[in-house]
Amino acid sequence: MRTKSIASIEKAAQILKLLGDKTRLSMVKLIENNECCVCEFVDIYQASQPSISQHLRKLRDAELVKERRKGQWVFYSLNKESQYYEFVLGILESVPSQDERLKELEKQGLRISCCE
Amino acid sequence: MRTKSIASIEKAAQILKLLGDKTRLSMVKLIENNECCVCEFVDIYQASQPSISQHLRKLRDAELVKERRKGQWVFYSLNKESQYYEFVLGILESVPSQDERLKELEKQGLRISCCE
DNA sequence: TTAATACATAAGCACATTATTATCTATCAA
DNA sequence: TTGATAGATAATAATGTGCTTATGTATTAA
Repeated sequence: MRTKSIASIEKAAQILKLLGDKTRLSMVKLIENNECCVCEFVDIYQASQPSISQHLRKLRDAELVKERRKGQWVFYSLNKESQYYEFVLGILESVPSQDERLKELEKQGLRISCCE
Repeated sequence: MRTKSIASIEKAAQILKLLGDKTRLSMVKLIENNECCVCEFVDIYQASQPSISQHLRKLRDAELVKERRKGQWVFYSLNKESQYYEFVLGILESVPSQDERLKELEKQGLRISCCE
């Protein structure tokens, strides 16, 4: 179903809570237009790898994001097949772009090293 | 400024976190179109009065809701003057109406007893 | 096959969040 | 004025969340 509407208040609250963390919200905004791998998130947020993995797991458990393995790397992107995709997109509309963070990575030559 | 956009990712996450609680989200949705007093929330959510007051305090601290005292009662409503009002409205669009809960209250005669 | 890299996961700890209990203030009705 | 009702707030207890550390698995490159 292509709709922004969420059937239950509980589910809506659950998704909002997931997005109510600045690291997760920024990650989700980032992969709105970009596929990113875990090591990039680690560099961008100056966070430990397990910390990033745990955030991604929550987003994955809620089926908001999907993963794609490519060799050693696992790339994450927004799950366009999610029944909550439109809802998430609607929220992301109001959230400032995080693409600058990726550009910073590229400047440091850290993007290429990681992605194919 | 009349815009759905939020300047910082941190502020967006903070608001989403506030709405990421089913009681608060339901309350905010309810007062999108209705002015409600604390005792009504207590009845609707079968929660303790302090618990409701504390939820309302968080929403008030973030200036998402405003209060209006009327005699013994304090009525809460969405703060249309908030710079985040449009953002919140955009989210509430996707959230199921909670008006049924108020209708239940009315059926039980609990609404009138409380409101003017 | 072995070592290195990328990532996931489990356990434990620190901190944040939520609810409860107790108490306080404000308003109203007798 | 006194008692009752509505609500706020403080202290505390229970629970949840997010981080770190340690370790496990998968893939690649030597």
